[in-house]
Amino acid sequence: MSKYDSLKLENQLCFPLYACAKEITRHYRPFLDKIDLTYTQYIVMMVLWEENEINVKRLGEKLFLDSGTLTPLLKSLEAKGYLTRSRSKTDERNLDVKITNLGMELRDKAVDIPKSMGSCINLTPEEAQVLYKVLYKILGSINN
Amino acid sequence: MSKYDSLKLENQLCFPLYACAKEITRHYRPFLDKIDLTYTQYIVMMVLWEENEINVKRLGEKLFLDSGTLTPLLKSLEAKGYLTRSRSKTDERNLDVKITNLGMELRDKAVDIPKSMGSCINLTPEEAQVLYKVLYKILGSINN
DNA sequence: TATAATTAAATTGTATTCAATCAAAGGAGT
DNA sequence: ACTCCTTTGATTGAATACAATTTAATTATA
Repeated sequence: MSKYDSLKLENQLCFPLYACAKEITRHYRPFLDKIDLTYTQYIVMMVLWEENEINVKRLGEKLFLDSGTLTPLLKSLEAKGYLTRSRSKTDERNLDVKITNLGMELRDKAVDIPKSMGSCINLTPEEAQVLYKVLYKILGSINN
Repeated sequence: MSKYDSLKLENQLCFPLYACAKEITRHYRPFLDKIDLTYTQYIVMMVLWEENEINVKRLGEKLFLDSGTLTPLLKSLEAKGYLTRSRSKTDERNLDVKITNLGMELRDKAVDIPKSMGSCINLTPEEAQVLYKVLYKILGSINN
């Protein structure tokens, strides 16, 4: 019972969150290596598999990433042939990112990854649901 | 209902975990700037405030960080005068990290940070507890 | 219309992260 | 002592992250 108790690692929520995120993305690596993607590249491709086309600003809002992270990453995915980058016709400030056929084909190679990862994390459906809900509550409330 | 549903961002647990961890550590920054620490430096100091002395291997196990991250970070904290680094007398492979008086004094400046951060995240005590429990369950099960 | 303000990406700089490799130290068995 | 193996940090390299600044395009306003 000291005034420093709140500074103990075990009394913090932030630390297990930080450690968990790192450990899980680290466990993605062997699976993602097989399709030559990093985790960040993978979540960008997930957006494109759903949307086909999106500009950098909206992509950044979806993924909580800024242009400093996305610009080089998108160039690298463009170099791999998975997407194209072009200025919007209607507003040249915007950069449109479009998935290519090659990028679309990658989805078939990625489709088993979520299940493989799920088996690494042994949560009950209830635990998974509660975790999901609380995380999105935090994401919703922390934003400003 | 497509076979690609599992690849949707909204159906993933990993993504909100990743985004949440990033957003929260980003919100630590203004508070940590005041005491000239980064988040990673902060969690290292939290360990030292509790333990006074620890070697790099054990520190890495506690924080889920390896020497590639810790070595330059510890050198930087040493340069700030918050800790000392010295080879163990009994086993020269080990590097002992010891907190200094200056490092100990920093704790008083950090003591209000957890409360400030807590007010940024509006979770009920029950939600916080469930989150805590599930995160440590994941950390315990994913390790090998 | 000319200027100011805003917006979107790109760039720059600092600090992580982690895999892979290296070097030094210690230990086991001969 | 000598050799093999393991352990511990340090180093290197690639990829994030994000703050701060810059540049170009667009919009708002006098």
